[in-house]
Amino acid sequence: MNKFPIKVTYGIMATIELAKQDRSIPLQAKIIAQRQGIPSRFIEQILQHLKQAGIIRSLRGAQGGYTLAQHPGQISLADLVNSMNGWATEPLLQHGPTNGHSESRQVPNVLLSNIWQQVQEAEQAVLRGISLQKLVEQYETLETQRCLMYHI
Amino acid sequence: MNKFPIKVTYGIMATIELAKQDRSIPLQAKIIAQRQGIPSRFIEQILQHLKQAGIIRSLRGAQGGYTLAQHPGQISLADLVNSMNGWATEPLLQHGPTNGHSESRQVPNVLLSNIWQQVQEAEQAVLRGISLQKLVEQYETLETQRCLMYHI
DNA sequence: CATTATCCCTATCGTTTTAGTATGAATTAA
DNA sequence: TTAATTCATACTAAAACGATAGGGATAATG
Repeated sequence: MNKFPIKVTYGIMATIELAKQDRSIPLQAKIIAQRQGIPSRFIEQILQHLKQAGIIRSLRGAQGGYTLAQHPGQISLADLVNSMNGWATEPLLQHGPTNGHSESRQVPNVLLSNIWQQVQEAEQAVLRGISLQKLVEQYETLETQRCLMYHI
Repeated sequence: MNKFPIKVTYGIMATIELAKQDRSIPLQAKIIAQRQGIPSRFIEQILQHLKQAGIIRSLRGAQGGYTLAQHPGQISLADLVNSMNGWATEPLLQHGPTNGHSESRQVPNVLLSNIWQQVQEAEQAVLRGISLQKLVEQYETLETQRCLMYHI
């Protein structure tokens, strides 16, 4: 099962919609939301983060919307996932009163942060290996299959 | 930084304590909790899951406690992490009223669950490559270094 | 055989994160 | 000038996370 956070899933589906679109014609958030069944005010926020990451561009005002900033072959899934993780409102980490355990947990943290990094790197390697273009191809194959289903 | 869930971190540190212990003498949850600065009622829950997974054994009653079920060289970090993920109280997934979006989200889910699996497998591969024994060695090196720090 | 130490089971609780809604200002094509 | 759109920010409900609480089951020990 797909256990990516829903905002990651939505972000990926939104960029797939943009990739299917003529890049000279901006696509509105509302349309993306309709096509993918995503709450439209929610996809707007996600699109902001994709924009901050330089993956998409926006045009404001009437007839505005979003376009891909790069060719789908140049965008990796790592780019997409990374742009949507760590957007959470940073709670400005409190370096509050030392509680007596902070020392005893330094050793575990050093020990495990090294391993955590290895895990992260392995994940990134997988995601870097998948381009948006490839994803669009797979998506269209699936859509075709789904349509054929209705003819059985 | 170490971003493993705290229960995973605690579980790993607990098994390290058990690995440092003579396997013929059971170690109590309370002692593990003291040595690692973990709430003792919390580590008890974690130890239950390690037991269910067959990684540790328990002895009830006075002078009871926990021992490793296998040699530290035979236990991988994947074993530990997997025994502690997915223990969360399953919210009995509601297959409630089809809300009109369930169909439109099948294609995204098929598309991304495949990728999610690749990511998971990459993570597992890293974790399978690290044994508890190796972890204990690294831990003891770190402890030694920390002690030397006080002599500066 | 009573006491005490320990594991074991389940429920509850406070905080943080996630997922989503709400309100409205800023911008721009028509 | 109006309508359509992005952009910014605040708020909210529900789930997950990180514990804490109470008490039952089991077994060593005196």
